[in-house]
Amino acid sequence: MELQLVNERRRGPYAAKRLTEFAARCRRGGLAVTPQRLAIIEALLGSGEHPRADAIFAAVRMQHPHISLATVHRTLDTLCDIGEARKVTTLHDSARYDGNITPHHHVVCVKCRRIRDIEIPRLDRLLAGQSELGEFTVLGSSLEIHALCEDCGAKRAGANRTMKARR
Amino acid sequence: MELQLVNERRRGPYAAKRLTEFAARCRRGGLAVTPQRLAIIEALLGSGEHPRADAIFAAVRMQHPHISLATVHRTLDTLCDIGEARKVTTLHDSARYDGNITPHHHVVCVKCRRIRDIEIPRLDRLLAGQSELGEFTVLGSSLEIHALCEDCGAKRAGANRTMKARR
DNA sequence: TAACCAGATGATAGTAATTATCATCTAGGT
DNA sequence: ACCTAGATGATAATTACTATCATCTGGTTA
Ligand SMILES: [Mn+2]
Ligand SMILES: [Mn+2]
Ligand SMILES: [Zn+2]
Ligand SMILES: [Zn+2]
Repeated sequence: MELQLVNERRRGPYAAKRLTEFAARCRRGGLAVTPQRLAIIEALLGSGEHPRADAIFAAVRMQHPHISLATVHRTLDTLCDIGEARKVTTLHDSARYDGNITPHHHVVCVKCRRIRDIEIPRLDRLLAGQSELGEFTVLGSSLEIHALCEDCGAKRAGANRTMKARR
Repeated sequence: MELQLVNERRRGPYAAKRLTEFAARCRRGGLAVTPQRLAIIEALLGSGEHPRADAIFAAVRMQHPHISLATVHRTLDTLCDIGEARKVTTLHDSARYDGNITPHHHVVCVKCRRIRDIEIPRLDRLLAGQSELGEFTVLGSSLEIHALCEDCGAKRAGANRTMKARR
């Protein structure tokens, strides 16, 4: 079996380990260890759902009734910045459309969000014939390669044309 | 070379062919062939940028100064429905976070948006060592497998718990 | 331990993308 | 030419998120 659903049982021990290291990692990142941050990372590590900010908010609220939704948004963002969490939906800020309906994949510049088509025949071969994945029925797939484009990568950070700044 | 940027030159002929077939495909999908739809698919096929709705709007406006932005949104959505376009940003509607920072990939139920972790060692091996891709500097990657989960796939369409309906 | 302050938080206003509503229009069939 | 289901344009509403700013606090220092 080449593609494999990750076993849910693994999460418990993994979360426990991450949690014990969390305070140290915060300080390493120059961040204060606040009760809110602890509660948020704990809720995130305790979920296998890849939750949205509002779900984390709901979970954390039970222990911290005064927490603000803005804090949850900010904290999740911060956790991603220091590498303690990851945003699954890299390009979530606005819809991007493609007129090319032949099967293909994409490189995305993480700074300016430029997207270009790529072909990976060996990947397509690898996935062809995979019609079941645990309890899921496979319909298709798409690989997103995160990268820096020429314009964004070559220059020193600072003077770059960043699309993220536009929000 | 295993990963390959798709040559821009290919787009011209591809777009031309798609455009000539468009009216027929619309009718097959039960859609009226309106000047707005023609202009929108033409703009989309003419772009290699994976544009956002507002970019298409700007392009189309030059020929159709009266077109509404809502029409552009609706039409792009419709084009995706009939398979004439594709939304690159499948999960763009809201940010989803992951506490699992070990490298892994995801299956996404296209109906209820459930996301589960998967491991594809052979894919990771395939991509390892690929640090350049044309003018892009590779940072990482993530495969998204589109699927139907047990709950959404087994049932007849209709009584399914769809998350998309929540918007 | 107390005093300090950079950075964190909560409350709330603002923004931007998308969707809903609805009166009017038109593609395509008769 | 006429009819009508469906498409469009104008605009209001929604939603996820970000900005602002007064207040608070973790963690360092004296
Ligand atoms: Mn593409
Ligand atoms: Mn994951
Ligand atoms: Zn770039
Ligand atoms: Zn589902």
